[in-house]
Amino acid sequence: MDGDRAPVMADVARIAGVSHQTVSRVLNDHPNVRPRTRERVLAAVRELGYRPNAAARTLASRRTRTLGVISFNTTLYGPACMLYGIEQAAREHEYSVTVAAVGTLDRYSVLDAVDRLRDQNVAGIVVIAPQTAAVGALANVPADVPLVAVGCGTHTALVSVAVDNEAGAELATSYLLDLGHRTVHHLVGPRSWLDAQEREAGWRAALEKRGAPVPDPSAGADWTARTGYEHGRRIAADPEVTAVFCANDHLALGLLRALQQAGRRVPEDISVVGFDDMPEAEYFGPSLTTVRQDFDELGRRALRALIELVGDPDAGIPASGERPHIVIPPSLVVRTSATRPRPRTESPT
Amino acid sequence: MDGDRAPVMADVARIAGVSHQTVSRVLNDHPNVRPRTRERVLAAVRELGYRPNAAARTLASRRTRTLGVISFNTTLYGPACMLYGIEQAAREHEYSVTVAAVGTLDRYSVLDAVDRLRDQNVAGIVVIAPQTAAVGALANVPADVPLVAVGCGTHTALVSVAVDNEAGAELATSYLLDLGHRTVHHLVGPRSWLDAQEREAGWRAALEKRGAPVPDPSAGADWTARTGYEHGRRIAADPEVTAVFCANDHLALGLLRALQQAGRRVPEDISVVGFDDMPEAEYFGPSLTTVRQDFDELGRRALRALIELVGDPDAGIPASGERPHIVIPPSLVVRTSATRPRPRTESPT
DNA sequence: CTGAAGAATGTGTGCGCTAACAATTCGATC
DNA sequence: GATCGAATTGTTAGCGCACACATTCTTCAG
Repeated sequence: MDGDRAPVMADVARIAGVSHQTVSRVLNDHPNVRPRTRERVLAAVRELGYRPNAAARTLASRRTRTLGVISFNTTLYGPACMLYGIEQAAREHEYSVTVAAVGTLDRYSVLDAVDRLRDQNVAGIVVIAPQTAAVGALANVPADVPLVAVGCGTHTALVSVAVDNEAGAELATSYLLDLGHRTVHHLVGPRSWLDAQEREAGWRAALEKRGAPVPDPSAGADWTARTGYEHGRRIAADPEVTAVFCANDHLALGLLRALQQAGRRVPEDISVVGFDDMPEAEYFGPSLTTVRQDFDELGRRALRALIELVGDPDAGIPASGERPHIVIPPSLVVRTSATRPRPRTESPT
Repeated sequence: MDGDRAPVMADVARIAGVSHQTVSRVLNDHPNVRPRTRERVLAAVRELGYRPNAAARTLASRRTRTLGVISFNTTLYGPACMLYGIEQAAREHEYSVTVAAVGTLDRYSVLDAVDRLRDQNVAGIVVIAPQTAAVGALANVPADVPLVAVGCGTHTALVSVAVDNEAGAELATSYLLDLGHRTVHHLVGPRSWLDAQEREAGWRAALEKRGAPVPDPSAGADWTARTGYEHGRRIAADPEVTAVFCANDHLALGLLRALQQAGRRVPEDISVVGFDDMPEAEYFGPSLTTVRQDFDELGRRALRALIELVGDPDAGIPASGERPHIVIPPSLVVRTSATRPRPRTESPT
């Protein structure tokens, strides 16, 4: 007596008095099953507590209901949120997701992650790939696995979902300009990131559009508060600066701190605007005016795009060679870290 | 001519001039394969770019090399880090991880997540389950799938890995007491979380051990800065308070902000200590003295524990019924948000 | 040189399921 | 009531691999 092995399809079939194929049909929502038969099968399924074997299913059908997510450092707020959004959406569509984190977004790591995921027979992959190198690498992956990039800028050759970084940066910069600042300085994110590049471009565009002088931006090596702090010390020492747009909120936090330590008041002496609207931004000192991007939504949209691709592999590859880009507009969240500049004290010329 | 179907084991076998079984042996590192044969097989594998089919492997062996992670809100810093640590460690052990995020940690959601993962044939599950209800639910899952809980307190019936919350809280509280504060107030985390409960207990123990009065703690509804801020306004209004230990850094951030708005200086008027040491903590205003827990390491350790369980299912279940708990000691990171209390101004009695 | 132990390899089978096709049943039509 | 077509169900083959076992090849003691 083997007894309590997990029930298989044949067991269900026996109990329901049908063939295993009919059971399969019921389970896969095939048409042409008489309602009464369906009922009997479902009853048997319940009675036995039968659960289909995913491996057998994949083996036979050559399809899985699992999706892969490649992510760089899921520890950052943005990626973490997107991952969350993706998982949620996947669940709604009855997909499960397996993640492959990569330490660095270089060509090799990314390709390796793709391989690991393909070994799992994932039906498709979402890449949270904000760096230039990663996007380049992605062009090399065989086309047999649908791929969607998220948060990777809008200029890639892939199906992509991204927030409109340039628009967001323009929003922030124009806001500061409208407040009366002669110009706006910019604390750039790491330039290897598309987001950083695009935000810088948006900032520059906004300045030029208004004929405002374009100061040399200072570029950070990473997105951390530490880096923001280091650059902040320099910025604090420059009396010309009255407004700074930071490429993200962490950078802004570091900047805020440096400014405060240098005795420069925000927003009275210097206005600061960030980017991301992380949950803590509201509680910085002072609360941070920033550009909000809806990471969650980004993740969800990316997943939806992927599912469409999975269902119809050609959807992403129109004859023209162009790929659809979904762009989500960011919005400005006004809080208290930016205000009108003080009237300039006339300096003797 | 089918041509370019992905190569299968039989193809490799043919090229190498051996049987498919020998190929299997080579691929699975079985003993008793002559080195030269192994070489030939590996060469064939390379030549063909052969990649084993995971589904077939699972089906035939009834084992997978994928692990499940159940996590509540991977958006929080802690869970996100642990997830990252887990994924890293899993990769090192050649496991892949699929995640199941749950919106709430109630019994039903957790059990559902377990089911979803079991449907994937995961070899084992790590639960990032910091809430009481979750741990309770976990007791109900069939023992056929190894389970490790992480960051779930140290008092569960499961194999678990956790930071020593009580010790951490004592560390923080004693530090403040040593600084000369008459007592230490506590901003408790949501009480449905084990971590919150344990930190509160540690705080209380430290106070009692020193014979310090134990003020009524204020309990937050969640871990957010917003909540910290709300409680902070009340705390700011209480002139008796000279030191506050917050159950985590986010709460501390909110508190800091409320204090600042109320015109109370930190640390001169009030000392604040947090818990977690999130990356931003150093850049709060002022930089936050806090209890550091190594989430990454927590994740890694959890995974290692799980792998041991997977290898030897009985390892976690000694006859006594006791389960091994791995406890990681936290450490105090001293920065500038806490200092000695000002000499009390003699108030007329 | 023989034989046995053990190393190295091959053969057959089934994991649990889906897909193609075959067979049956059911209705409705003439 | 015979006939045809569609709806419904069953049958037969694998999917690609690992496991149990059978077989062959080595090696070395006697």
